[in-house]
Amino acid sequence: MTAPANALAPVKRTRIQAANQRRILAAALDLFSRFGFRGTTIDQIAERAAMSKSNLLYYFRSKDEIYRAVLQQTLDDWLQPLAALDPDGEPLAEIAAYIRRKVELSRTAPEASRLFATEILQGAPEIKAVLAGPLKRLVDDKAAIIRRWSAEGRLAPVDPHHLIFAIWATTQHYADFAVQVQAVLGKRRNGRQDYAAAADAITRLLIEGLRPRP
Amino acid sequence: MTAPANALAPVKRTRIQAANQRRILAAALDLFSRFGFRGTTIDQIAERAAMSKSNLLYYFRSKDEIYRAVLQQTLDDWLQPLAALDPDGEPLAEIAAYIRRKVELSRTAPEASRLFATEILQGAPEIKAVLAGPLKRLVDDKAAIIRRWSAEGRLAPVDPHHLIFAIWATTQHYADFAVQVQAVLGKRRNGRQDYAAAADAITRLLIEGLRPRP
Amino acid sequence: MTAPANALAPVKRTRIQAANQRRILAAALDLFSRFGFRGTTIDQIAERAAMSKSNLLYYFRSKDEIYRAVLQQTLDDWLQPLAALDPDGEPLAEIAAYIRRKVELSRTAPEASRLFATEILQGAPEIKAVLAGPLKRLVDDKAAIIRRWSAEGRLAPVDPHHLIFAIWATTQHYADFAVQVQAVLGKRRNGRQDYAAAADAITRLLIEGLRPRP
Amino acid sequence: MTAPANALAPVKRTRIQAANQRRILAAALDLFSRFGFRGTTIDQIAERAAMSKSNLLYYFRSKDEIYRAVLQQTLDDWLQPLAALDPDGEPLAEIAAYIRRKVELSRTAPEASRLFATEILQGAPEIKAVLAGPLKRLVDDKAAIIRRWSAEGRLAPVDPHHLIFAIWATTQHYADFAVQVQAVLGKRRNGRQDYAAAADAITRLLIEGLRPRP
DNA sequence: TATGAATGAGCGTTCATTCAT
DNA sequence: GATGAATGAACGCTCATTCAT
Repeated sequence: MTAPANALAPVKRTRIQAANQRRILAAALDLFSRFGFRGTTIDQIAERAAMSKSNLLYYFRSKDEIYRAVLQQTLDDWLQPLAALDPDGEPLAEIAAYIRRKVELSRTAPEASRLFATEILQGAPEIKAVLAGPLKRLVDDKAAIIRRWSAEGRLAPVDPHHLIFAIWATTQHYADFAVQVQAVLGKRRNGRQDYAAAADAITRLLIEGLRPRP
Repeated sequence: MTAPANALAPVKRTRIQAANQRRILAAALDLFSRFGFRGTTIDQIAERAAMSKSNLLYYFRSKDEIYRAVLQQTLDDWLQPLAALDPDGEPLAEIAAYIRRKVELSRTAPEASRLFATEILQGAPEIKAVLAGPLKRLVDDKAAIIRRWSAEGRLAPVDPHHLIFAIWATTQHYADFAVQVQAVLGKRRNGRQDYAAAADAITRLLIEGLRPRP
Repeated sequence: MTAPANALAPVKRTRIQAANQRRILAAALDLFSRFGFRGTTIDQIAERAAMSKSNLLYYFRSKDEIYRAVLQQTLDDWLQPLAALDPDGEPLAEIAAYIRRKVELSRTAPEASRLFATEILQGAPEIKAVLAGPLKRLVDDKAAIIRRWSAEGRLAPVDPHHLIFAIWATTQHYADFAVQVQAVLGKRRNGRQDYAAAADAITRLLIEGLRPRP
Repeated sequence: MTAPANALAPVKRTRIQAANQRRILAAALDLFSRFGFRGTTIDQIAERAAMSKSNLLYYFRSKDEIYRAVLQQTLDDWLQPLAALDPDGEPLAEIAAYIRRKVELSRTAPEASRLFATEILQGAPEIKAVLAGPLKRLVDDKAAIIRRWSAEGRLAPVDPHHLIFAIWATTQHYADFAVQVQAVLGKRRNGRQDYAAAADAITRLLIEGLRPRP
């Protein structure tokens, strides 16, 4: 056996291999994010990636391996908006920009959001370590910044962790619960301006509670 | 068919039937809310309800029927907090109370929250009609109240639908994404005071953005 | 256990018992003749007999027992037409009358015909003994009569067994293969005159081959 | 689905596929013809075809698909004898030859006969369309020929449809009701000469009724 | 690289039957 | 006499995975 598969660090040898892996992961992301792990079959992924099931299993030894690879691949996108929070920026502007980035991500990459939502809802069996490790460190890091901003009087006093949770929740809501949002708003699908309105509303709601008081 | 099963209108005839149906629905809620419809097997439900699979299927004719019964049974709890928003109350106090009720529900009935979260994440195949019907009507109704409050100058101008989404998102977050919250906060589990802190933070954040400005 | 069930010799104790047994057997005949043994469920029989499955199983201990009782009950009707062949009658008239009786039975009791057809097609697991015993004796008996008629010059020489088979086949065809007959004739269902035409055609076809030649 | 299965148009790609499909269909014909659709299990077919149930389902997606494939495959054999009736031949000789072909088929392919018998007995759920379509057209076609023969005085006046039914019934009887024939004749099994005797008797019986009269 | 062939475990469901009342 | 409750075996089918080429 000389299979190339090592999903968590996908060594892309040839052009074909790289392309196939990309197609598999794209198909898998789409399906896993819509139907969950159990609700998705290898056959479906293979069909959507336009290759035979056997060939797919040549690249990834198991369904689980595909799933982990998809999670891994999506993780960076998911963490980036928070990571970009600039400690040297203007607090309110920084937070507003963070909200904007998150809403934008919900619009352009809702599958990623749903993938993690599903994973976490089910107890995060695969990424609990990531949550307690890298994610916690990142959040703690940014929380310290926010706390400093409050201490400096540039931000109203606020529990930074709960603030971050609030931003996550409100922004990801438009990706994870899209069908509910659409149903309640009476729309077929949410367009670009709907997300703009959402970003606007969220920002206005949260920013007032953060504005430093005299 | 001699089976008594008719879950959506659970006419509980005998003691035994009532007890068994309750046990089944409790077990099913627990499992469906964690693993979703596809991720849960009848065997698991039966085992958790401490009865044979055959006996379970004597009470509910199919997995789908159990699922719908669980959804149905949970729906009222889920809608109640918003329904209780009093049009004659003091706006800010009403909204703060609504937030408190929702956080409380996340604490006491996280499975219900996760059940709907999972269902909606996967496209709400079973309750799309409820979302577009009863739920939309309820939300539209309450949105009108909020809009009136704004018009009367008792509340800052705000898009009422997005406000409701924000409240849903922030409060349900503590049920749906509990493991993430715990991981980031570095806790084993969230206690009563954690939820109190959450309610506090959410209220403070949102209420400022809603306070009528001179 | 004091169940009354003894299907092969159904002792009818009370009025209710007799009526229930009759209803069960009627329902079972209808269903077994249409869907076969495997294709019929106890639930269906019970529903059609308008009683609970449990109650049905109070009268007949098993599905098999019902089946045997139905066969037993139908057997006499099935054998009667041949038994009525009169050795002292006029040969051609006797045979014509036999054909008429069989066609009439196909019209009025097609279920019985189909029930035996199905049973025999599947190798007659339940009534092989009847075929090789009582039926064979009856046929041999009547065959001797026919053979005598031929010897006396009152009937063309003919193999009496094959003659009897031919009569069975042609007459029962209209019960057993009714849907095919209807499809080929382009009719929804066969009426009384269709059976009359069939009896006529069969008689004419066979009788000429039986008419004694000078 | 990567499966090759498409039984109704069995494109036999590889050697292995062709061989396996043949084995499956042979096993299925044997079992379906004896026990009907409901009375046959996939497990039985698989065992008789000497392969695992899973592998069988790799070639045919469902039990129904196997059944339809078997019917389809058998249909031509079943229709051929009548189709071969030559409008330009000598009427009595043609009909005698038709009888001979049908009896021969009952001898060499009794499973095919029983398969259709079972299917039709149970209401022809799968092939009703064939009966009302292709079969009806074929029969009507040949009936017209027979009617012409009668009109030309080369055949006694006879209802051609009922004549065809009579031939079907008498000849197929020896396949469909073989166990009864054997039981009544007191034989273990029917040999070649038994079928010859049957063909002889049937021909003699019917042909006299068809001989044109002066 | 890629595919076809094969398998075993498991899933949702049906159904005959048993048990208790 | 009659019913409700319960069960185990089996059935059709799905699906992840392995093997051979």
